[in-house]
Amino acid sequence: MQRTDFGTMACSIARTLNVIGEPWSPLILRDVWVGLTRFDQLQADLGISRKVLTERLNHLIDHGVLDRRPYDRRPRYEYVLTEKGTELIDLLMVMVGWGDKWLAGEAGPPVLYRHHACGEISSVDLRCAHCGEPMHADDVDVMAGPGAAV
Amino acid sequence: MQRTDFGTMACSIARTLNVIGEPWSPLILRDVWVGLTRFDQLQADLGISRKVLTERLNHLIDHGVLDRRPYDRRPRYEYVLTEKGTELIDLLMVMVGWGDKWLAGEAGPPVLYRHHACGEISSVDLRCAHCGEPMHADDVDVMAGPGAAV
DNA sequence: AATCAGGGTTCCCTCAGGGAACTCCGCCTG
DNA sequence: CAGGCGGAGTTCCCTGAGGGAACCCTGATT
Repeated sequence: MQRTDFGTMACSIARTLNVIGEPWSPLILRDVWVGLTRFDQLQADLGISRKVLTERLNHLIDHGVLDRRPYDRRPRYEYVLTEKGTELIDLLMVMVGWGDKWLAGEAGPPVLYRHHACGEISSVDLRCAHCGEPMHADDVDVMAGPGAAV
Repeated sequence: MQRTDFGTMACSIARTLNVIGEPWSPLILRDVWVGLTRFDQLQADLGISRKVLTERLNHLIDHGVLDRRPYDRRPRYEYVLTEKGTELIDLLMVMVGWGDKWLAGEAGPPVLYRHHACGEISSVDLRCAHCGEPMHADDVDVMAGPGAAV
């Protein structure tokens, strides 16, 4: 956990960081998403310390992003995304889009995504949920909302 | 910086985290985006340690996300988003969408975004860049790409 | 009974974050 | 022109989180 508490700030970015902002958390979600769901799989794939992995998994479970399920009569567990966690994958897909564009270099993107609806290799684009037109940094005005700090 | 180097992993998520994954970095980008562009403004608004703020700003500049510009003949500087940095705001907008939905609670979202194109208070939605249909966690197949690890 | 494998705990060490004080540099004011 | 000011860092110490390796527990399997 970061030393400063982001969860109490009147900012949805800070609050989201309070859930998945710690080092490793997004990578854990990525692995669970693509099917690495067990403790030792995660530990081996990420090279993360077992201690930190335990902490992160518990944190993500506490925040309702992951669910811990037994998959055997022995004490064996797998971690799965909740609905809340599945919607966080949006965030990862946008990170992939940015990383592919700005950081992939000569070799090209390490992973491709094929969209079921059209069958094409594609990437995400941000659209206004209201009118469907593109919605990026310069397309919006920022205004105080009902939950704003006093 | 996280102790483990994410920048060399064959994963655009890890590489993106290597640029903005440290604590505070996304909040610094948010502040710069909404117009808090000076050292003392950032320090006061975030409550971040001056030492860490210096480190973060230099890191973001090194990675081409921010630019440092003098705004006076005295040694005074402001930080502005590069094109690369501006495209990272997409990520923040998705974080806002998720945080507003899952973490805002009774009070409602702390900040609202009005879309220029339609004039409505809105939020972002992820669409396929190819066909324009929704594109979320369950709408894609993940496949190895050209830059995949051997 | 001994072994095995998954899923953690425990321990120690180092280094990053927090906080506060200090520095530097050019303008402004008396 | 000496002293003050304000922005922009830098330095110092202290605490606590991350890394690594070893250890433990539990329910099969042989």
